[in-house]
Amino acid sequence: MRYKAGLETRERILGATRSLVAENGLDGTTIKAICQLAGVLPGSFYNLFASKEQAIVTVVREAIDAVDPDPDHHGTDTLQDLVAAYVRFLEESPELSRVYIRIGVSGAGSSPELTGRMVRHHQERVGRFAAAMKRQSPYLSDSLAERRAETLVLALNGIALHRIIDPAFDVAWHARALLDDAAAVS
Amino acid sequence: MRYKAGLETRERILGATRSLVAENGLDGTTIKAICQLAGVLPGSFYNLFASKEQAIVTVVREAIDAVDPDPDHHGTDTLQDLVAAYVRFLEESPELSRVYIRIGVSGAGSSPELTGRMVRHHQERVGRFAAAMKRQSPYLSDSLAERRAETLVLALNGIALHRIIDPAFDVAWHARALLDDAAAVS
DNA sequence: TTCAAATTAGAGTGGACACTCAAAGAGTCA
DNA sequence: TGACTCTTTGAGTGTCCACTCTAATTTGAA
Repeated sequence: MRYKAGLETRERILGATRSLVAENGLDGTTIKAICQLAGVLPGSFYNLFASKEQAIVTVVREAIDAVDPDPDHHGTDTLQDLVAAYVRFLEESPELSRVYIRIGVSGAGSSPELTGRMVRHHQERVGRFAAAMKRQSPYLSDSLAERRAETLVLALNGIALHRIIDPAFDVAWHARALLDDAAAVS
Repeated sequence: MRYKAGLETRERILGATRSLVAENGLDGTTIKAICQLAGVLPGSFYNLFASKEQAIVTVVREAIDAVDPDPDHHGTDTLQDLVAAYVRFLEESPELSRVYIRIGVSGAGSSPELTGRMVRHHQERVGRFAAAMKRQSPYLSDSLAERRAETLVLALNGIALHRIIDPAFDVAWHARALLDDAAAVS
């Protein structure tokens, strides 16, 4: 793949894959549907991607990376910053965030590649939340901060998940509620 | 279906369906696999169930009902009781709870029958949690209690969801952490 | 302009899927 | 026992899936 046309086609295919995974999930996304939406025939798809899974993995990786768009803040973010960034991601990138929730939160199911990436992502995320917590409450033990951070991250995921069922759901309000609860304790 | 043999076969099929949905999710559960696990041939399956979906809906309904095994407590349960009951369900009925989380929490995906049932279940559940909250904090406004209850229920779902990825995950600890946070605020 | 490489077209393949059906077998009554 | 219904058998059906292949077309560097 070196010509301009190929790169454009690749982007159209990834866009179609993104939409379809966001809408229908992993199993509901077929090559035929991707090709129709991208205006491409199967031959072109397989000229650019080795398999359906490769295209999907690319899109999911994209979504997982997008959750944390500015890793440079590492070490300075507050818990509020982290939660706000997540809410912003959910609200400003609806398609990517649906992909993230469907696959990153609910589980990849089959693909070990995705499962591994997902688990690592979760651990890193919990680590960042825990660090922010410790910065705010230095007397918290490491293990307690870690567990509280994990509770918060998973609760946020649960809230984000509900938006797939109810798109009108007020994610920001509920995220703030969680944050306030956590703050009240520490 | 009136003979004893048919009823037994029906139970074996539902058991197999339950295991497979818990393990592989909706799309990963095939008629062939159900029949093999149940020791039955496709003809027998379709003698007892009109479709694959019917068997799955039966199992999911079962799982949703099992989340709240004692509705007679209505009006007397505390928030602690409700959370404890959920944790007990997750720990004592691992298969059913995996079905519940996979379908009831993560979304039915295709079946409108399941989606409707799921949404109603969620609303009822939030209502019960909100009522318990108001009993504990009578000065809470209805709408605030409702929103806080929904936050709690969804956070619990997020935590339960993580058990599908990590079976060793300590659901009870994290559920308690959420509860303590909520209590600290009210 | 030439030409090899990249891209596209689109019919075709094999396999897995949900589901069907006719006939044989078993259960439950009188 | 006879007769009727329920249950099981297991090969078979059509559909949809991911993926392949060859030939035609387009690209862009020399």
